[in-house]
Formats: sequence, structure tokens, C-alpha cells
Amino acid sequence: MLRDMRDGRRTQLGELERAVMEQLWALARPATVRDVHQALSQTREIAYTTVMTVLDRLAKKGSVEQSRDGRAYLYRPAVDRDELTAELMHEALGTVDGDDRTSALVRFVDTASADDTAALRAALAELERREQAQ
Amino acid sequence: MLRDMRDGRRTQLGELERAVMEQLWALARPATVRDVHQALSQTREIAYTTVMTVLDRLAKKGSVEQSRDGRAYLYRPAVDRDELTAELMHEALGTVDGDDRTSALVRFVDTASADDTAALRAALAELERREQAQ
DNA sequence: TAGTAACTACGACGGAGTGTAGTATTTACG
DNA sequence: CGTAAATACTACACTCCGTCGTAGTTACTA
Repeated sequence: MLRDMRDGRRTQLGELERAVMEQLWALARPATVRDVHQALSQTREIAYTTVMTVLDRLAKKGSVEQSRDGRAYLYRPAVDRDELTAELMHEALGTVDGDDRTSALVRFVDTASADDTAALRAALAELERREQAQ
Repeated sequence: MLRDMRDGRRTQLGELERAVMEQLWALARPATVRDVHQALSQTREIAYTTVMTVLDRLAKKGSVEQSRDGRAYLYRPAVDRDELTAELMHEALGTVDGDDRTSALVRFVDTASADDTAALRAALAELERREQAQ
């Protein structure tokens, strides 16, 4: 079955994979398996090797980057949280084109919260400003 | 493993499930298994029962609605194409909040095509008009 | 009315993805 | 040089999905 990719990287993640990414984003620095394991252990029981496997798979998928630090690996997200989110949104939108695409965007805006529409307006204004300046 | 739902309906679909939905949307009328099977057979080889199974699963998931017509079932999408797309986008966005959410929207807008940003602007303007009127 | 065609119901199977973790192996440091 | 920590490798179960066969039901026709 075909899968959603971007730059050879999977964008859709499993539940635990997602949780691991959240920890990496939260830690905001290269983290070891132990770091992530300890963080996750605050809220759930999970084996060290499970975390290791997940980090390894995320690395293979290209969602995180590995670097050696002595005997240990350091992991850091290959994408920012907002970046991944934007990609997922584009991915959803990518399945349609033409009029349906416009309708989808209309529906998206219509069903968005006030905060979100405000953020969208601000983002569009900023984009326009940049285009004007250039 | 937990799954993405909305109103008890799965939003993420498999490849074939997606293709079947596309046909239902394209037919734009309640369709039988045969209808969908024939449509799909234009471009690929696929067994009648495979299409039946997929339609059945989509019905169980709530993505399509079934109604009897004599001995046959009639299927029609439970969601419009644009609606599903908007839901998927909100789902992607739903995983973040706070500043990251705003950043995600900014990134989304920044990486959108000119057509898409135009559609977004139009949708926001229309929304504002409606709110003003009310 | 008996046979056939169309349709559904149900079950099955394999592969991919993911959550889960154990065991074996390497490595660095006291 | 042994021990603790880390990794490497393997494994297994479960779900989802694509794929289809077979059996059973219903309805129309020769």
C-alpha cells in the first residue's frame, strides 16, 4: 500500500511515535534514549528498549536525526512541530483539486476557531507584506 | 492503537477505500456495487467482491451510507469531498495548540500555492461578511 | 417451476505498520 | 578486566487494508 511521504520522510506517525516526537520537541535539545524514556515514564510504564526501537524506527523514517555522542546516540527531531503539522495539512489538501479544493478551503475556514481564523488572516497579511516588499 | 475519528467516523482512508469514495463522489448519485466496480474496472483489474468488501467496510466506518433498493444496496458518501478534506486538515492541526498552532498555520500559508492563498483570502472575506451581516 | 443470474454475507489470508519487549553484543570506565 | 550502560538484533501480537473465494439468498426468466 502506498504511503504518504515528503522528502522520503513519513509524515503520518503512530501514537507512540507521536508521543516520542512530542518529548523530543519538548526537551528542545538533542536527547538520549534515556532522556526520552525517563520523560515518558512520568506518565506511563514503558520499557527502555521500546523507546529505543521507536526512536530507531523514527530515524529510519527520517523523522528524527541520530548522532553519536560517545557510546550513546543523540536524537533530535528532523522537523519542527509546526512544520510537520503544515505538511500534514497540505497532504490532506493534496487529495483534491479544482473546485473541490477551493470548497475544501472554504469549509476549513468556516469550521475553524476564531483564534485560527485570526492566525490565518495574520499569516496572509504577513505574506502579502513580504511579497509587496520584494 | 487509537485512531483518528470524527463523529465516530474514520477520516483516514486506505488507498482503495479512497478510490472507491472518489467514484462515489464522481457518480454523484446513489450507486450499487456494480456501478462502482464498473467504474474502477476502467483503470484497473479488480474483483467484484473486493469492491463489495470495501464498500461494506466504508459503511461500517460510517464513511458511506447504505440503503436497500430491492435486492441490491445503494451506497452514497456520508461526507462530501471538501468536507472530508477540511476535517483531515483540522485533524492535522488538532495535534498542536498554543504558539505552535499559530506557527503551523503560518507555515501552512507560507507553503501554500498562490491559488490556495487566494482561496483562503476569499473564504476569510466571505466569513467576515457573514459575521458582519449577522 | 426449476434453473440461472445477480447480489449479499461471511470468512480468509497476507503484508505493512506499529506497539511492545527480551536477549545478545559492544563499549567505556573505574 | 569486569561491570554497567548502551546498542543491535530479533520477535511477536494486533490492527488495518487490499484481495478474493464460497456459500447462501433473492428474483426473474425460459
